[in-house]
Amino acid sequence: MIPSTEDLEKVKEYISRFVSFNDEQLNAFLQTMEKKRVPKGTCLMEAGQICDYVAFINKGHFRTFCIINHEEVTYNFSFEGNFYTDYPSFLTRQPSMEYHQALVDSEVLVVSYESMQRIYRQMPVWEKFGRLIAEFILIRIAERNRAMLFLNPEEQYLNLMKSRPKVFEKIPQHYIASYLGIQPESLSRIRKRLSESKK
Amino acid sequence: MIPSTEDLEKVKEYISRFVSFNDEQLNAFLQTMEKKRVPKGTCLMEAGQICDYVAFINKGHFRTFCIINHEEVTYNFSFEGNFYTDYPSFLTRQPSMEYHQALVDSEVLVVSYESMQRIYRQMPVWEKFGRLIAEFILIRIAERNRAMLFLNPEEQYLNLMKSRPKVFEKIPQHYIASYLGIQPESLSRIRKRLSESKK
DNA sequence: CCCATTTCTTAACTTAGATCAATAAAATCA
DNA sequence: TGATTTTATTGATCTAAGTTAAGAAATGGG
Repeated sequence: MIPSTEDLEKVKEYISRFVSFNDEQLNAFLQTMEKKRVPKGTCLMEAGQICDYVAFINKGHFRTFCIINHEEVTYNFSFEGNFYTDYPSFLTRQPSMEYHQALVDSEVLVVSYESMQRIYRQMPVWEKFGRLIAEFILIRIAERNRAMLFLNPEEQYLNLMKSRPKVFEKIPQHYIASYLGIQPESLSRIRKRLSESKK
Repeated sequence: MIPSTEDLEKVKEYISRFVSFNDEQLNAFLQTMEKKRVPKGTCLMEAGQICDYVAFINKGHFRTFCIINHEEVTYNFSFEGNFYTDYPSFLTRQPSMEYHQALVDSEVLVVSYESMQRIYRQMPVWEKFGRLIAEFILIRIAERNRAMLFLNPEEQYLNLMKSRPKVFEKIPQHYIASYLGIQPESLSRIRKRLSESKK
């Protein structure tokens, strides 16, 4: 599908937080975008595939998970108005281990790997955008990394509430438990412990 | 100190794994580099400072750690022939939480934040290098992230032996324990358990 | 609105790692 | 070399999360 003008306006707003551009440059980028619907519960990508897109979430939100010993482990959540991809797979062209599942009826605007590389070659401004986005995401991943190494599950839970309150508005609790690396029962107990110690 | 020709040759070799460049471009980059000695046990940077360098390790190896409740938690190890920095601090210009400690007498070639930004503006090839390096590091951090979420300490230990054997050649065991997020006593028990189950 | 399904909570028991303490082994250096 | 410090191991006990199982609460579709 072809994205609407409003759709592209949201992308423009996002990009302009990172780089300045003229109309020609912007249009060259926006023209590469294709719109896809992702019904609730379905996956935009499944493990084993090579991730061939950077996706801007136009509507809805997603869960990234892997299956380890027949068990789903939630790796991340992505919300409306943000880009996401499986960076390692997208960059290395190796099969992904991830599933990108829509948690509600969603829409994304995708840019293919080929389009991305082409536009890097054509216009230096997008090369810069690519660097800044990679750096931006790197910082977020590094923060997560620290949280996992430095905090116990209870502290991680409190930290997540502070740093990403949106997660608690939209995501079922057992997925949050999985994201924290614990069982749903344990999260339930942590919540009980915290609510009792508050009294 | 001014780096020697041999020193810069090592840097050139590293960079050429990522981008192609001519002599003018290369020299513009290499001229920004300053050489520093870092005696064993001392820190190139301490928590609270803004990380103002990307460092190429010319000789020796380093440990990155943070202090959480008066306790050192080892975050990473960096070896000869690689670049390292505290990316979040370097990029955001916020104070770092990290210490970069030389584990043996070491030497680094550093590029300052200012030099880096200047050279990004001057030559698109370095913008591309910046993107590729950020992407490369992002992939490594994402892998670490997955390991921490998907593997228990024993599995992480085995994974680390496979993926970074160099760590076991050069790094004391209690630092490795800290890197795995466990106490030295626990690592000792894991090793015992593994050696017994092998018999 | 009701029924089926999903999600969350609670309880009893197990287990891996933390903690505290002591000692052994290895490395460092005068 | 011998003494001191650093690093690694082992044991006993404690604790938080895992596991299994059951039931309660919330959600969603017909």
